Amino acid sequence: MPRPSQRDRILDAYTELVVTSGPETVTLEAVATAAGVSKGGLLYHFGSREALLEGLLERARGLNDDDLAAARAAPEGVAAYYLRTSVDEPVAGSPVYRATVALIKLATTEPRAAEATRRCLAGWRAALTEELGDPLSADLVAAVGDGIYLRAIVGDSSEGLGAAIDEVIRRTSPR
Amino acid sequence: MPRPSQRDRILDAYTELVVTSGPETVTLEAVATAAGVSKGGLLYHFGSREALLEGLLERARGLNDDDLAAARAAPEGVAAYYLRTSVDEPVAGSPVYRATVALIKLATTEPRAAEATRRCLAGWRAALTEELGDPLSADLVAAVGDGIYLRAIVGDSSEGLGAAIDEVIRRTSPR
DNA sequence: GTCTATACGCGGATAGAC
DNA sequence: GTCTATCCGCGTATAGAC
Repeated sequence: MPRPSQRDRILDAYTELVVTSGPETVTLEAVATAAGVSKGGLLYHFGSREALLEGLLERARGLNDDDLAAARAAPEGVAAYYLRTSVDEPVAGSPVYRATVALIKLATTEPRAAEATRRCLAGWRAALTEELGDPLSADLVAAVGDGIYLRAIVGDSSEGLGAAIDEVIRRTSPR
Repeated sequence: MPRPSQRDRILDAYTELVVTSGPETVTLEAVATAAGVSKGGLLYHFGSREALLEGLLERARGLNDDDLAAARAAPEGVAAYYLRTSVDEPVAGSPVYRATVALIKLATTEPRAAEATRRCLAGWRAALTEELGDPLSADLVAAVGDGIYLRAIVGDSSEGLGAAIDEVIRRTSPR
C-alpha cells in the first residue's frame, strides 16, 4: 500500500456523505462526484461498494487506535480527554470524530461496522478502567461519552455536560 | 382512525425489520411478507414508503409519551425507571423499546426520525430534571441512559451498569 | 380490501476507449 | 488511471382484476 492519495480523498468524501446523509442513501455516484472522480474512477480504486466500506472501517479503526493512544498520553487523563472530545468535536470535526460517527451510523445497517464500533468502545472502556481503577466509574464515564455520541448522531448537543466535565468525573468516582 | 388492526400488524413488521436489519435495507416487499400481506396490500394501507415511515414515527411518539407517563407514576422514580428499562428491555423487547430503537436507527438517515428522537430524549430530560432538581444530575442520568441505547444499537450490552442502578443514581447526584 | 402484473427509474458493476 | 457507455437487477409505485 504505497501512498494512494486518491484513495484517501475518496474515503474522505464517503465518510463525509455518510455523516451528513446517512448510510445507504449514499450512492457510488455521489461519492465519486464529491471526490472529484467518475463512478468508473472510483471503482478502479475500490472494486465494489463492499470494498469501499471495508476501506472506511479499516481507516476508522486506525484513527481510533491513534486517538486512544493520544488520550493515554494526555496530561488531563483519559476520562477528561474522552468526555471533552466527545462534546467538542461535533463542532471541530476532526478526522477521527467524523470517522467514528460514520462508523456508528453504518453500524445501524452493516454488521461489520457494528463490530468495529464495539471494538472501539471496548478500547475506551479498557483505557478508562486502567486509569480510574474502579470498573463502575469507568463504565459510567464511558456510558456518558457514548450518550453524547448518540445525541450528536440525532442532532442534539451536550453543552451542559461539556461545561462541567471535571464535576462529571468527580461525581462518577466512588464516594 | 377506527381500529385498523392490519395497519398495526404492518407497522409491527416494519419496526421489527428496521431493528434487526437496519433502515433502507428494508423493502416494502419484505415488510409485506413479514406482515402476511402482499406488496399491493401494504400499499393500500400506506400509500408510499414515506407514509409507512410517518406511521412508525407517529406510533413511536405515542408509545414514548405513554412510557414517560408510566415513569412519572412509577414508585421507583423516573431516574431508576429510565435506567432500568434501558438496560433490561434489549432482552425483554417491549413495544416502546422496539419502536425507540427503530426510531434511532432511522434517525441516521431520515431527518424526521431524528427530530422525533430529539423530542423523545428531551421529554426524558425534562422529566428527570423535574424529579432530580439539579439540572446536571438530570443530564447525567439522561446521558447514561442514552449511552446504553447506543450500545444496544451496536450490539453491546450494559449489564455492569444494570447491576448497579441505585449506585449510579447516588453518584450522579450532587455531593 | 387484497392480489397480480407491469411500468419505470436508479444504483451497482463491467467492458473497453483514451 | 480515469473516463464513457452499457447491462442488469431490484425496489417503488400504478393499474386493474377479483
